[in-house]
Order: sequence, then C-alpha cells, then structure tokens
Amino acid sequence: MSTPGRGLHGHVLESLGPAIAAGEYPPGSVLRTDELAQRFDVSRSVMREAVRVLESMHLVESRRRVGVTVRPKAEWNVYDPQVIRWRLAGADRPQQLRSLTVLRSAIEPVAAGLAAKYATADQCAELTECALGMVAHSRGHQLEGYLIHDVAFHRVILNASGNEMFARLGDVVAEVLAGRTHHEVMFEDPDPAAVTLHVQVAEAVRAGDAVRAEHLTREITVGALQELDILAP
Amino acid sequence: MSTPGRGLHGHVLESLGPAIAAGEYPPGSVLRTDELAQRFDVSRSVMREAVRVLESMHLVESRRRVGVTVRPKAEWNVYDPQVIRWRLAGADRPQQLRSLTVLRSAIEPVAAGLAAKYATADQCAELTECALGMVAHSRGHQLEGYLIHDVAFHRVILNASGNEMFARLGDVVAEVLAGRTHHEVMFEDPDPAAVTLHVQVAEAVRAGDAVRAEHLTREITVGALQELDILAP
DNA sequence: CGGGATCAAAAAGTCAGACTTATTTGTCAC
DNA sequence: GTGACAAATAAGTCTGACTTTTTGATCCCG
Repeated sequence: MSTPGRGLHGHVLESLGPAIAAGEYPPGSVLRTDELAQRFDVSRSVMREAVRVLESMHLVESRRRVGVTVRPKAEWNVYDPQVIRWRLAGADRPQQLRSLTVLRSAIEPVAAGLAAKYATADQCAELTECALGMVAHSRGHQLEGYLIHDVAFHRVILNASGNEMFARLGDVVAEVLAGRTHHEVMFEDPDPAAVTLHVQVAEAVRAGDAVRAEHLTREITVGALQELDILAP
Repeated sequence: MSTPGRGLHGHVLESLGPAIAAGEYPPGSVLRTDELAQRFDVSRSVMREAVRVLESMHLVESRRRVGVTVRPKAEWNVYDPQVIRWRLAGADRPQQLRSLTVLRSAIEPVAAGLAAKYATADQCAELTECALGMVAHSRGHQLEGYLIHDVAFHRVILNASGNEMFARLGDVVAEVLAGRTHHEVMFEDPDPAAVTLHVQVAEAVRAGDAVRAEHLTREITVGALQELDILAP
C-alpha cells in the first residue's frame, strides 16, 4: 500500500515478514542468514539488511554463533504499520482486527473531543464534507464510495486532534475500515444510525462541543465493537 | 534502555538516530551514505544497515542518485519505542511527553475497564501489591521506590486488559512516569489523592467493577494532564 | 564423579573493492 | 521551448576474505 518492495531487500521483506507475522516460524525458531540468502537468491549483504529491518521491528533477534531467532509475539513492535499490514494479510487477521478496533474505541472519542477544541475552519468544513459524502453513499450498495468518505472522516478527526500520536493512527483506522468493508460480511448498506452519528459528530466539532463530540464518537466505536461481537458479559 | 548499541550499526544508530529525531537535520536534508560511513568510521555495509533501520522507522528515505533524505516529522513511526526514546532524549522531549500523556489519558481508562473484566487472580494480587508499595513509598522522599511500584502498577493494568496493543504501551508509560520523576520538578512527595486513586483502582479491578475502574483511572490521567498544564479553556 | 579450564567450530559481524542500475541534470539539435 | 540523448552521480548489489563472539565439547585434575 504505502511502501512496496523497493530494492531487493524490500522484496525479501515482503516475503519473509508476512511469514513471520503469520506465525509460520514459532517463537525461538532459528534462521541462518546464509541459508536465507540462498533461499531468496540474494547476496548476504542484502539479506543482512532485511534482517536488520526485521530486528528493528523486534520480530527477530540476531546473535552471534546462534543465528536469527524469532521473538515471541508479545515483543513485536505491533504499532509498526508494516507489521500491522503483514498481520492483517495473514492468519492473525481476526485477532489483529479485534485488537485494533478496541484501540480505536479508546482513541477516537478522545481525539474527537480534542478536535472539537482545536479543529481549524478548514478541517471543520472538510469534516462536514466527508459526513455529507457518507450520507450520499449510504444507500444503494455504494460501499466503496461510502468507505472513502468514512476513512477521510476519521482521518480528519485524528489530525484535527492536534496530537501527533493520534494523527499517526489514521492509516491504522483506514486499514480497519477497509478490512471491514472488503473482507467481513458487508452486503447491506451501512447502518443508518451510524451515518447519522457521523453527521452529528461533525456538527459537534464545528460547534466546539467537546463533550458531545466525544460522547457521539464513543457511540460510533461501540457500534464497531458490537459488529465484532466484542461485548461485556 | 532495552536495546543498547549492539554491533557497529547499532552504535551508529545511537548517534545518528537521536540527531535526526531531535530535528538537527531539517526535513528534506540530504545525507550521503559514503560520507556518513566516513564520518562514523565504518564500512559502507554497516552504514547501509543503519540507514535501512532508519528507513524502516520512516525517519529517512533512500533514493538512487539523490541520497538519504530526512522525512518530515509527520511521517515518522512515532510509536517505535526507539524513536520515542530518541525524541525523549533530545529537544523534542517536552512535546513528546505531552503527546504521550494525552495518549495515556485515552488508553489507560479503557484498559482499566477491560482489566476489571479479564484480570486473573494473580494479576489482581500483583496490582494490590503494587498499590500497597506505592502507599508505602508515598512519604519521605522515597521517589525511586514509588516510581518502581507506579510503573509496575500501570504495566499490570495494561497487560491485564488482554489487548496486545495496550500491553505494548507498558514501556511508553514507564518512560513517561520515569521522565516525570527524573526530569520534571518533583521534589515533593506524590499527591496523596493520586495514591488513593491507585488503591481504589486496584479494588475496583479486583471487584470486577469495570465502570468504576475506568472512571477512577480517568481521574488519575486527568491529574497527569493537569501536571503538564494540558487543560481545556 | 564433578567442576573448571581450554580449545575448536559455527555463525554473525566487518571490511574492501569492483561492478550495476536508476535517476537526475544538462546539453544539443530541432 | 521541447524533445531526445548523454554524462554524472549516488545508491544498490555481489563477492570473497577476514574477525569476533559465543557455544559446547573435551580434557584434565581434584
């Protein structure tokens, strides 16, 4: 999506990264650089660069006389967009989508509250535009058009929060929303209640009503949690 | 803290990474691999590995015939623990601490609510132990002892939430709390109200009262925001 | 039989040099 | 001015030799 396999080492990463992220190599598995270089038909230099990148993501650890060992999932840099993409592309997809949705449910309401305080006039306008776009595509199986505006809406909220950490979650939210539309069962038009909520959030942000924007966004994320059957007994 | 400069390329990273993270090279600055290799007195192979790591963090972009260009801060992988550490070590420290504290204020209350539902008996016991440790070190300038138990407390909450994304923020929270104790003005004993809140959170989690755990934790994070003068007009 | 020192093998780490390739920039003709 | 072509440049790649660390086995001695 953003960083295709640029260069040979990138090509290797796109093959090896998803495999590790999918758990094909159990934690503690040992790989050898030379063997990998042969397998992917690249020089050791290239293979070493790829291993360095995997190491920086905490997916593997390289030690002398031992080799390249796969680290347990609990140590991975799970916020690395590349790792997230790799996990979403493999067997870990369901769990990844669930944990990301819970993350969204924590972040987005707070971000919306901040956006109500700090959003610029341009951002307010863009937000309203997105909400109207969602309304326009909410009926008649225009799921792709709806998705585009939905993603844009949440990106604007996260950016307008003024918090750099929130802003960088835009890509993650985009992946979750896209995943929901493309992979999960989504034959019907989006829930009208959700569409209304987005419009109301845009209004609240424009009005500078932080409490209301946060509350409404929380309702949106609760809906997202319910879609994945993440509920409290 | 966790990954000291292992190997030559790690040594280079520990020097170059903080410099870039501190903004010493404005976005768009162009570095050349050969020149860097000379400057750090390493071979090009080693320098290339270091550049690859910086590239995977989205701190720089390497392009043929151009060189290694520094990317704008908005594109950095700001959730990479290494990047966070580098930024905390440099001129960006205040802004980084603020944005991380806002992040905490979004995540931790939700995590505490989930912990109330999913915490094991062991985790509840550990939580109580941490809270008691905080009480024990809350008076008489035992800041270091207090910090240790404070960090452990929040780690347990994040782990007990059962969400892998939350769990991986333990290190970040530890950095923030340590930073507050060590760098900011912290001559006095911790706020007694905050200590009480931690004890109450432990109780709520043990009792399985998610709403109460979330609400109490929100009070704790509001206090943290106030310490940094992050308030709403 | 146990324990510590020593030694050998294994794999990553490092370096140097030659070569390839893509990209930019400048130039020249049209 | 515009288009094509050529030169310069810096990253990218490969190879081979060498070093260093770590492990694990062996051997000697108590």
